[in-house]
Amino acid sequence: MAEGDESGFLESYTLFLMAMASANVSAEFHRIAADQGLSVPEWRVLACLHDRKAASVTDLARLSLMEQSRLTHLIGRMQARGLVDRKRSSRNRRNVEVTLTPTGATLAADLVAQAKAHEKAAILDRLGAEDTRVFHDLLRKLMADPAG
Amino acid sequence: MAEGDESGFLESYTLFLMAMASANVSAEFHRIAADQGLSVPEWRVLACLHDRKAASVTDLARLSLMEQSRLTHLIGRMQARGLVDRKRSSRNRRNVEVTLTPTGATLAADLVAQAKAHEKAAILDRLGAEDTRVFHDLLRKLMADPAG
DNA sequence: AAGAAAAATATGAATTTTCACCTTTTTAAA
DNA sequence: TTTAAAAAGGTGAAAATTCATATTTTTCTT
Repeated sequence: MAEGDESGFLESYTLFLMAMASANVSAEFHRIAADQGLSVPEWRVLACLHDRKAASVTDLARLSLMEQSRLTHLIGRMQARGLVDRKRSSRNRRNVEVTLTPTGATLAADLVAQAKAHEKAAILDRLGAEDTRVFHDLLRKLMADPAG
Repeated sequence: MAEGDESGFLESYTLFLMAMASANVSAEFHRIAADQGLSVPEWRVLACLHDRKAASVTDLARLSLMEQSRLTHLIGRMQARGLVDRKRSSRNRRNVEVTLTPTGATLAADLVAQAKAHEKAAILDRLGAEDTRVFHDLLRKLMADPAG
């Protein structure tokens, strides 16, 4: 059997390709976030709240791809830095509503603008409009929980 | 301005879609890895070495999407658990060659088989062969470092 | 060939994340 | 309606990761 016959499992393992592509493209933007003093998880939280104004800890955890208790710790630090606020929901007193402070909101808006610019350069300009659409559709198909 | 007009930045932010799709699909398999007592980073290292027999710490870090010093620490733990071995390369004595132990190799082979089965169910059966090909092509395009 | 610069890995302290469990509040069942 | 079960968050100690830096070896420059 010749040397390169099996040619490697990873090279065509979809989960690896997804993780690698995601990590590579994201790393470009994460440098931008780091310049504003934000870690990746922090940026994710800001981006989520930019969209939704307020969210419960659990929702935020799901959206920002973190485990709940990790998010709780993170929110604590972000609150201490004056980026977010936290208060019990009046409707359901188990829930905690997380919101952006004015400082946080400004920073979030700023970063979101830069994210859009980066996305254009890193994705749209590389793949083109049509392929980008196709790409989004495929990703959305995979995001839907099969067990849902 | 109506309520849902802006419809959210994240919902169509490619980097978010990529991270979310990757996290969701991968989580399914990571449960399998966890059943064998492996964390995600550990599984990644085993998978890389399954492909390449031996790799330097730096190569392994790049392939397994980790920062070098994180990988060094991880390899130390995996070595203590008897999954990998480590020795200075004779060619270039700066390099350290990481290899699988027999135990590690068995575990890796086992997991890779399960990964292939999972991939079939989670990707191929969901997207179909043609779309999977298209998906891979798009991912590969994005993996290539634009600054390369 | 010396010395400077770069490359590969290791190290350890500081920070972050994980894990298991606790409390409180809401929902469901008997 | 009591109790039981589930859902949402928080906590703190243990474990993992990050960050800056040290060491060794190789590669470049002049």
